[in-house]
Amino acid sequence: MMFDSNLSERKKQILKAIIDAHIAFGEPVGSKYLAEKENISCSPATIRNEMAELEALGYLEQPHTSAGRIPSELGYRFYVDSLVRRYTMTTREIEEIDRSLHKKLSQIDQILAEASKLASSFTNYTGIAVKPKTERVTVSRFEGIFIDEYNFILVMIFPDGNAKTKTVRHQEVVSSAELAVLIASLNEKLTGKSANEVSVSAIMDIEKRLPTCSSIVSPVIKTVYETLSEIGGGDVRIEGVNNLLSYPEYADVSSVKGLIDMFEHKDEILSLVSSDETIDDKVNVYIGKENSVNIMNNSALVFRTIKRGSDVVGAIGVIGPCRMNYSKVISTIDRLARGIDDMLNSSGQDFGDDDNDYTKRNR
Amino acid sequence: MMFDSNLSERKKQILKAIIDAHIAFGEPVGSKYLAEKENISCSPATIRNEMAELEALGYLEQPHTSAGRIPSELGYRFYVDSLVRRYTMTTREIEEIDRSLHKKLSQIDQILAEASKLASSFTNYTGIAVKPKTERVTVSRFEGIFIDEYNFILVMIFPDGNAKTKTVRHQEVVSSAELAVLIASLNEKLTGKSANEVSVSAIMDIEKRLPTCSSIVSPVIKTVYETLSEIGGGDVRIEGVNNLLSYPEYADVSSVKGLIDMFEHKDEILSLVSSDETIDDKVNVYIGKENSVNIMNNSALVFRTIKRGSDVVGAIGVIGPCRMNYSKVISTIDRLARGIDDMLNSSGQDFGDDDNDYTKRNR
DNA sequence: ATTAGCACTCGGCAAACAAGAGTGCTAAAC
DNA sequence: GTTTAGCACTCTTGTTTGCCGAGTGCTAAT
Repeated sequence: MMFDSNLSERKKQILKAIIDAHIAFGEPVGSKYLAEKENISCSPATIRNEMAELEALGYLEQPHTSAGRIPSELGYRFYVDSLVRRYTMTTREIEEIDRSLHKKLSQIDQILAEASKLASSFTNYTGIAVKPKTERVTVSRFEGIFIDEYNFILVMIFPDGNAKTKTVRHQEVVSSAELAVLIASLNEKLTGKSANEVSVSAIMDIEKRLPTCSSIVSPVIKTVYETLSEIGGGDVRIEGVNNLLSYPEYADVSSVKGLIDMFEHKDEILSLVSSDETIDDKVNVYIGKENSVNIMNNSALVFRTIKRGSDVVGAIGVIGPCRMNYSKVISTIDRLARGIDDMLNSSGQDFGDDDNDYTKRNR
Repeated sequence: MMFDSNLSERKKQILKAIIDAHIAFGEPVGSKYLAEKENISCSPATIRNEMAELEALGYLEQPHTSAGRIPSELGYRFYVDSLVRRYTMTTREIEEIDRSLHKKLSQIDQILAEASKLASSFTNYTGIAVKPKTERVTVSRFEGIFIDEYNFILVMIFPDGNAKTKTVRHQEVVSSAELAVLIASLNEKLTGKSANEVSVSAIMDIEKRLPTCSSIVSPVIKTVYETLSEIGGGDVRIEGVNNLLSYPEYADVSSVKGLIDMFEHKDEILSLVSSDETIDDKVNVYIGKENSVNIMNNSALVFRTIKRGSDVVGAIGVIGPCRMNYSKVISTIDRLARGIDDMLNSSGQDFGDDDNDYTKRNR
């Protein structure tokens, strides 16, 4: 990725200055400004020459003849890859992130929901949190709670220790003993099986064991099936879209429309974030049309995956204009994601005592 | 509410024609158009006179001299209250709503989530679904599922038959027998109590019964407490905002911004929908600034509450421009809400058999 | 290789103008 | 007295015109 060999030191300096200025002010930057404000030791004319070459190389572009230059997507890419210096967070910022993370969060879903809010509020862009699709979801144990003859609660416990309940109401009388048989059968036949591994013969077996109320078996199985697919399905949370509206790149309605479309086409973000190109344990940056999915027309996506053990269980990140404060965003997302990683991989959400050992891991 | 006495028949006819035309085309409507296209049997000049009077009465307004007239909020209000004829849905539309409602929906949360999508897609405006705050949430029964010495699952069953689980991980060893004691104690001390009725003495009582692992009691109670507040908390779902962006009233970014603010200020919608002014069993229409909350600047809110028995458990509706097809929207929301009402109040979500008895009730 | 100077280009802005739509008013017709 | 025709008036919208300024590219001098 480090292809800085082509560019002279001065070109790099100028490119960086242009991008910095453009990120700061959002407007095309001209040679005169660079010569005066940024400390570049040569005249506007020289800078112009360099800029022309940078444009020929594809790092810059001109909105029109006589405006300054703005970075191209390739320019941003180069900037992110080799020029951007890691933003050093103030201790206040670090503390704030740590504190926010320390709120009690039990389920992965809640963590993600909260994470997208955090990502949004810390960066002032739009935060996203993703739970990817996982094909193989299985129940590790079933439990049944008898309510009355017409109602019981089916509890499904998953390998990660989380659980999900479904209330089952039925027409037929089911005794407490029959419920126990049903649950035992489910445990015997369905544990460890994913949604599409449930065989018809297994269902028929269970029905045989419940001669008096065999008709409830198939709806129960159906419920299990639905729950498995539900859990396995991906989910995307988007928070703080209104943050983006303050940025001039989203000033016209059509771009806003594209933005709002994200809400309805969460799938695309899902597939993007969980695609093969994504690198774990590292902040990924997609700029503009780089990604295969083209919802992001003028936008960039910065995210990092979240792992429990070696499984990717989610991702958090932000969406914003290409002209984004990459330095700060990357640092923030990195810290947030690592914090969550470590929370998940520590002993769990133990109550009460305020351990913060997740700051110890990695770096 | 029926204050049509003031207005002559012809004025009403003209007012209705203006609003209809404005709803259809979104532009100010002039006297010439009315005389030609709508069948009003008098000349443009006469219509102009009538329009001037309607404006004086506050039902119409002029964006500027020499544009047509547009309805004022009062005009819309009058229209909705007395002029609008109930849109008669085609059998196809009715069937579609019924079919959509008939998908398996178990939890109230899921119903609402789905309902907002339906409301949005049927009306082409933005759908909202609200679960109001309920102060008194209680657990009717606790169950514990033993996983291992350091983990168990706490199941809380609510009076409506739904359940919620929380995985509790702890440092101390808790045996299966101790868990049973804990659960029995919870059932004895906490059932029927709402979040702020949990007394310290009850907690201490429970701790006494578990001499070997008393330290897990308080975190468990905390979990219960949090779950109760979580369930009791309101929730607002908004779906299909991008529908609105096609309408010219949301053409400039500032209005869109107000729209997006709804996402972050769901509380206000919540309080609006669950306010005292809201009438059950009837479609409520708030136009423009009528409501106390002023998030809706140029927008109207149409919704109806959803009841289980005599309790209001939610509301669904749509948000759109004041210039809204009230006729169709009101009918759609009414049918949707009644459908949901009846689903909730029927025998429950019985599996398999495709009863549609909820169409029988009311009307 | 760098820089100063200058002509050139193009977007943005404002003023000027024409067209069109719709009204309000007055006077005539029913 | 109510309705209608006619006309002047107002105000928005779209188009044209011209000008300003910012920034470039090129050439020639350093």
